[in-house]
Amino acid sequence: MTDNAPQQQTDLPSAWNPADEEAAIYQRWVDAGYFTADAQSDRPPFTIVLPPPNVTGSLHMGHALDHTLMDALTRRRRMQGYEVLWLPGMDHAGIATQNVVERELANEGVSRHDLGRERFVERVWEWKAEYGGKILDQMRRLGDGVDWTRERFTMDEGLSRAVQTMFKRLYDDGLIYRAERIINWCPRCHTALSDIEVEHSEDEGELVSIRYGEGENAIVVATTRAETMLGDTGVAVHPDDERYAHLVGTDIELPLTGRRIPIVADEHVDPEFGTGAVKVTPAHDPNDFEIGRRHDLPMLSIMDERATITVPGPFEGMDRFEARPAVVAALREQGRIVAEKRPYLHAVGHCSRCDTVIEPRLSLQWWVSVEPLARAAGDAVRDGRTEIHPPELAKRYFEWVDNMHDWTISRQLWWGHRIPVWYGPNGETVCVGPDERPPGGDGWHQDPDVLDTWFSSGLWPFSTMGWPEDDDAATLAKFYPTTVLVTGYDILFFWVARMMMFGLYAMDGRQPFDHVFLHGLIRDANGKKMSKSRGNVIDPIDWMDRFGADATRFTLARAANPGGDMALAEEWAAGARNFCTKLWNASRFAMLNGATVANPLPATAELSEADRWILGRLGTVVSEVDELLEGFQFAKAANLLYHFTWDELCDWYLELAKVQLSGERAEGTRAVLGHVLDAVLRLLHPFVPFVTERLWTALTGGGSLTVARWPGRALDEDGLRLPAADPVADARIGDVQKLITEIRRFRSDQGVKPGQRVATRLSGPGFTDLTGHEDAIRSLARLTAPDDEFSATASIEVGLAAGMVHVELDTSGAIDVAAERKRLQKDLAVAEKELRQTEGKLGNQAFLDKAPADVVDKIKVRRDTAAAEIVRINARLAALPGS
RNA sequence: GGGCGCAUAGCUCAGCGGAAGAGCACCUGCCUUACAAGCAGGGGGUCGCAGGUUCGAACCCUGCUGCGCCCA
Repeated sequence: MTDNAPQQQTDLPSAWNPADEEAAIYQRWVDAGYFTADAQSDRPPFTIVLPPPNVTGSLHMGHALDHTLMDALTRRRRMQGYEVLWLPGMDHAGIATQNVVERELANEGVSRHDLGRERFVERVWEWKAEYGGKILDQMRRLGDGVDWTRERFTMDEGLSRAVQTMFKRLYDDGLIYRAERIINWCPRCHTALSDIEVEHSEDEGELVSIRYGEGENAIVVATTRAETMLGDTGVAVHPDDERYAHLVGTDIELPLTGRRIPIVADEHVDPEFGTGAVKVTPAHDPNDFEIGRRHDLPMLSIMDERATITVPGPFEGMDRFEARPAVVAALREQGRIVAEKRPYLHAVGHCSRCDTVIEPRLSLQWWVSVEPLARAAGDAVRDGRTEIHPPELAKRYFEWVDNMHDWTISRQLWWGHRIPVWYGPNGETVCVGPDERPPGGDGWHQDPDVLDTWFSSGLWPFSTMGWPEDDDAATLAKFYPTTVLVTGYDILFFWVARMMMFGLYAMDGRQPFDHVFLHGLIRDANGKKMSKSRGNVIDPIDWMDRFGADATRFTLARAANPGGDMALAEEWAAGARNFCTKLWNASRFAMLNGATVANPLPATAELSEADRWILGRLGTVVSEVDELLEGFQFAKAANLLYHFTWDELCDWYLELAKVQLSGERAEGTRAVLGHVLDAVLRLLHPFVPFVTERLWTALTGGGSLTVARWPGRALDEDGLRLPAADPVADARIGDVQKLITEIRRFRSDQGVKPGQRVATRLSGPGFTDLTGHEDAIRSLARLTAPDDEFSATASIEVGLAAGMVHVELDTSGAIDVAAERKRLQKDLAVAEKELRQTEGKLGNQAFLDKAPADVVDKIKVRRDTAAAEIVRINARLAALPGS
């Protein structure tokens, strides 16, 4: 080793304490600029835009999963030599943020109206400066390798210009329009909501049947919202329904109001449901709205924005839930209640932000005409420009984009991007672009509403890169389209479809991402959805505190099968923590024993079979992990590494290495040990970046794993030169393992203490073949060589690929015959079952005729082996004392 | 009501045509100088039910039952 060579630091603490080191390691990465993307780079780009978390939010387990996967993807690509951009930021969450600040104001005894719009918006900015973006610090703890120099916020000036530009373009193209329609209204947030901001649940309500009219002309209608009858402007029946044919075209008196309303025939009425007649409230129900339109019925609004009844009379001023029983009581008094079903289970829409029951309401709103946009969004996936993983979920995507309703984008809020439309004194409507002066003068005013937050989030993949300005053209040119979007399948519709529509439209048909990877949802240990009301929420910060960021990440990665939900519990995290500890201790052992990465690996001929075996296995694992990660198979890749590290490297190679280190092969062993460990740390780095960074820099003296080369496929070459799998070494080490395991089993059955050395004579053709491994076998099975006094008290036989091995042991005492008989009988039962199964197959002529020859041969070998085992074991049993 | 998905060890899940697997939990013995956050050994499953296809089915097909999700 020359003076200039990187120095190994062997001063590792005896235990890994994540809390002591993670923050400093992260800061070093950021300071070194490893996460900063260079738009001028010659390297091929790899881009992910972070689904922007809500400015009011904090990191929950769903984010932790999402971020772990994105971090794993970007870290691996960075190591492979890509120019990686992972772009962070937040969205302004119109309703949620406004709610938070309004609550704060309420504590001070004022409303936003007291403050006025301008001052209120200032307050929101002040709130954001003070409390917003907590989640960004939590992302640092998790280790997210995002480019902080490019952090964005949807309300920033640049992104606001993007919003205005997009609005103007869509408006000019006739894809944005204003119309009076039924919308989902939240009476608490006082705003319109789009369909996807409404959550449906099966709620208990009531179904009340009301008789309209008298005698032969009476019609019974049923409703779950009795109070809406005040706004009825018709009754509808199916045109073919003979029960009501004579009434169609007549009118009927609407109880409590004295109004007369027509009876109309409409195809959309289901004659099978209830009485086959429905009340029609066009201003308060989307279906009724359509019926009303077809039959030209009046649209009578009966509630204000707080869902309080506005119809003059006894119900005026009542909340809708107060009015409901009041109206029923009044009807009952008139003897008009024919039936009541209570409780009655039915689907009720709730505001996704505050859970208030949605009130369908007729109102004037701005809309995006989604048909052409949605078609393009569907086509991009249909023709393969954007690939959805796992592919089964593409169906759901199509279902959504192919049946999308127009999108209500105006919100009756103050926090958000204000609609850039001005109205003139003579009914003029002017849409203003970002560099245009709005019309001034008397009577002109801007639309008071703001845009749906998703409108600005939909622009995220390119607005964050400078669109539509030119200054940042290099970023956009280099990093758009983004490579992959990672998100939960639950927001496929919310966000993915919106971005697809806007990206394709704004970027001349270029899709916002080449791949969409959808992961599952986080659940608790019993597979139940985590929710505050269930009280089963696990806080990722708590896990990071107690188990470390790496353990938290590894737990999530190990559970992340594509498209599948994942159950989590503390035990899982503890297991991942244990794995990190194992890795730490194994690395410490290697370094304390002089593992080296500076020297080249000895030539194959110089290596032991154990060396060749572990190197071959490493080569296989590297290519498998590479393949799995290429296909977003995070759980399989993480589990493969877990088992290779623990079961093969630690449980076997390290133990075999101990033997080699005290012999002639010490130098080569150090090189192999260092080499394998180096590669394992690199492979694990995307999942557990902190502990691997600490260990790898100590082992190699290198700068940072963040920018170390990936052991698998890299951009410039095929990756680390790893020996191919070595079948001879595999077979030999496999035999060594089997022999050791069998001896251990015998010892355990015989009650020999693990620490006790047992004098043993090894012989037989199988052993002759393993002579080079005698030291290893004696060491791992705790055996000593027989001396002159040797006198075997027990013996076993172990069948290996290389032949039978006779193991004679001096247990210095009587053997437990019962235990030995039990052991042999168990082996016998296994062999007999095997013989039955194989003979069954081989006795079937159809099997011999039709099964492939290699399968038949394999079965024959198994049959022969089993038959021989039975003979051997029976002989052993017969030879036991007392038989 | 329409559509999709899932039923494999006590729990959570892999496996998806040719010998039933993992993690955790469980039992036994061990502080064997990297590691008790560990080591060694072990027990545990007619792969939801009923048919069918096949030489061969946990795996493919049909039906049933039970759960879950999305949409209306």
